[in-house]
Amino acid sequence: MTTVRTRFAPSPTGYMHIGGMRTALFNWLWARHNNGVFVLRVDDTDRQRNVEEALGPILQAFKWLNLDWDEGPEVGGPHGPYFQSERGELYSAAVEKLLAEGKAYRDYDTPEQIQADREAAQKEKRPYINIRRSLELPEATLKQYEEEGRPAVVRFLVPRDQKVEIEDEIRGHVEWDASLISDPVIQRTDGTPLYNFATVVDDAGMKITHVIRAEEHLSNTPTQVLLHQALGNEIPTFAHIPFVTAPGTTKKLSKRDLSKYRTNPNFKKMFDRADQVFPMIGLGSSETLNPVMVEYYEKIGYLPAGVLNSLARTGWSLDDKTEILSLDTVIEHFTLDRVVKNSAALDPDKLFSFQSHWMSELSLEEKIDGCTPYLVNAGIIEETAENVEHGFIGSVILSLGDRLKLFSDILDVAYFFQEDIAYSEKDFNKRVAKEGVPELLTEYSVRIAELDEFTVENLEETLKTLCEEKEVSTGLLIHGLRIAVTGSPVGPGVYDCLLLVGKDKSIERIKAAVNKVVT
RNA sequence: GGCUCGUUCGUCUAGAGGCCUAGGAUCCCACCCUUUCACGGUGGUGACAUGGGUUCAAAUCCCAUACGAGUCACCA
Repeated sequence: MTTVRTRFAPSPTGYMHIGGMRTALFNWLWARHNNGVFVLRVDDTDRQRNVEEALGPILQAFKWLNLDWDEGPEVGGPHGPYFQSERGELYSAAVEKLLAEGKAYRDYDTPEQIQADREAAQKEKRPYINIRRSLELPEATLKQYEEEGRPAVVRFLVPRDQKVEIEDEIRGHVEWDASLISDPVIQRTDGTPLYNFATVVDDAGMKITHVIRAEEHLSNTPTQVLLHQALGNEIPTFAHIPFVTAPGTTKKLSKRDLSKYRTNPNFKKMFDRADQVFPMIGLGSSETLNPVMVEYYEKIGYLPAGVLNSLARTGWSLDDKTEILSLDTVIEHFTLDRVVKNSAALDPDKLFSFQSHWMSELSLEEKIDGCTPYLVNAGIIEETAENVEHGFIGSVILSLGDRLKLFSDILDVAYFFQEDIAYSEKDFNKRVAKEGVPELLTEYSVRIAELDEFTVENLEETLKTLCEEKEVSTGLLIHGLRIAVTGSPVGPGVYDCLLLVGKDKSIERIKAAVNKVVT
């Protein structure tokens, strides 16, 4: 049996698209499931300046998600180079071969002429197919043109008398009429290859057995099949997976529609969170990192397991009930026949729910390691104070329990780490600046000051006794106390909060809150 | 417009002729737990695009229609 070889061929755009990541994942999964090889190839055929810089975030996305590649940038391999910009000779050789065999031809038509042809076709409402004028030129003229180096593109001569058929692993039988296909340009005037051609040469050269790519490439397939045939290549198996759409829409998720996503109710929370968190840790805002980019999820504190689980489940399922999937489980069960045919929307809610689950699986140590950088980068704790803070951060995380969904959520309880707290005005007025509450708070602070042991049990006991004596509901004090000590209406249990803030500081904050009411 | 693909709860999906008065998850709602929030528990709303066939029987097969989408470059 031949080894399964899959590939993902990103072009260096400076960021990794979350939808593209899903395509990459499926390729990776299929390779791993079959103990095959996953190849990363860089599609930098056109004018990229800083390939290195633009490729960085893409490789980083793979590294973050722990999707390793067997051949490609940084690791090399036997079928390199893995940058298309370095494979020029291979493409030229393939072009020469087709030219020599009469399967391709030099086309001397100018872009203006082509454009005119196209417009004419449109005007007459007939499908456009390129006119093979250069093929009609007399031999002598052709020779002359070639000798004088007249600019020409090379077109592949489509055999228009046949059908092209494939058995797509996901879509099944698909066929096209080759008579409707224009002769594709395979080499530009400047000698560089075009995508459709480079892909074919590279897939064959890299011995790719399964071309798993998004459905939008389906219409490129007949041309590529024809090209493979002309080159005498073995034709790879195709699997066109549905593309990922924007939440709540049926349109392909695209960076171009970002401004629309901002107001998309399904997406809004993600943008809002970005605008809240990124400025604090010096990473800009949702303008610089947004949910279309994989980097967004990394930097806002998602877990690879959460993102991976979500990606694997959009367009693929294991059975009728399993939702929580580790990467290993997915590798074990991943098959192409369980990929759905219709496009699937990225679902932020579901992603978030997977994230919650995987976060809850983490050990305390892992959570501390994940959260600490946020506190440091936001300037809330000193990086040097690591040892001292470490245990305290752990206590905070412990008190947070399941409330911690993203690592960046630790920033929501900055009041445990900072001297000054910011009151939520609305809640302060509602729960502290209320008849009888300031007096209660003052009395409570006096009593806890006398406590020998500052523990949850004692704090609770004290509070209940006080409320009983004053004949008020415990809720009255509890709510006011929470706001007074943390400034926020939500968070860990109120006694935990008291403990974490500490005896002295708690009393101090209660006093400050009461004063604020009086003045 | 041509070509191609697709259409099951709001969303992600299960479903390969009888197991389907359509299952799970998520979201949402209610209740319980908790005098916060979150977790957890219980329950609820909610879908086979439409029309024709084929068949004893169709979400499942066939055909049409509608709708949606992708693609039609010297982009990738």
